[in-house]
Amino acid sequence: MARKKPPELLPGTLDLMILKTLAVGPNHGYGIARRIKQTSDDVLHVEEGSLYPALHRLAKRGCLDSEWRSSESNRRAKYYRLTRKGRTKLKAQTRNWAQLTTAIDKVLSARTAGKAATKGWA
Amino acid sequence: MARKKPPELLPGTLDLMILKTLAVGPNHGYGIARRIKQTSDDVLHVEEGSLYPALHRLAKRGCLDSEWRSSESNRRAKYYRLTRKGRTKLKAQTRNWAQLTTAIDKVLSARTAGKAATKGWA
DNA sequence: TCGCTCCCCTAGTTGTTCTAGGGGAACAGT
DNA sequence: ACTGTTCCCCTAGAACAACTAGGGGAGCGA
Repeated sequence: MARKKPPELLPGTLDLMILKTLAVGPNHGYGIARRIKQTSDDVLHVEEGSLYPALHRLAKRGCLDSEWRSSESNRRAKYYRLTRKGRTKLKAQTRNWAQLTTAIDKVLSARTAGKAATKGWA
Repeated sequence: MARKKPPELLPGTLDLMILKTLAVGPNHGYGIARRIKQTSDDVLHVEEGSLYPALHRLAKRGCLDSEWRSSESNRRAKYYRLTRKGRTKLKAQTRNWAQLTTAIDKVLSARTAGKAATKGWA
């Protein structure tokens, strides 16, 4: 039996996670992924194949600055930092997230029909 | 000034919205879209170009049954209904949604550095 | 008859995420 | 000195969901 594991990231939320993580302070890619994993209690797993393209996208759009530095464990690392635009985007995305989840939760909390109601075509 | 409107749907949640809406009772595509819009207080807008492919996907995977009937306004309509598999999937997706949003909210509620901390590369 | 609402559909584009690789350099252990 | 592990970067292509931009048809009210 092949069990399908659920996605470990909600599509469309990666940018928000990255921006928020960088709002805590500058960080490099690997560190961002680790931090997201940590603060989500090991629920969110960011694949490198998603992470780096996302970082490049955000940088290209002017939301991030980057600089090569040496990491705390003495390794070559590219540190990212929020720009003003990035901070603006973070705010917008955060608002949007709240709005959407509220809306979705409304739909999800609608009363469900009893079992009988789904048995026939009524 | 071209104002970019935020997405009116969170990617990856459409299936869940559809399944939940059908748990209330059988319905046709157009009606499903209308109901999602209603119960979300006009925040969620399901485009027909997203809706119908999604319905076909779900039906193909055995989550939905369908039947041509006449709608309440006397029009030809394809009614969909949850199958047992669909109900199972709804439960799983609902759980998954709760888990992911909880995780994301944890990340979002992490303490943010003051403005000074993002000014330099420290 | 005209316009509007209801209702269905799909081809092709776009965008994001993941898979599946590719590196290199530091460090700990043997 | 070598080996394995961790840390750190990257990309091409596949997969897939959502949207754009169309295409219908049929009922209904004016």
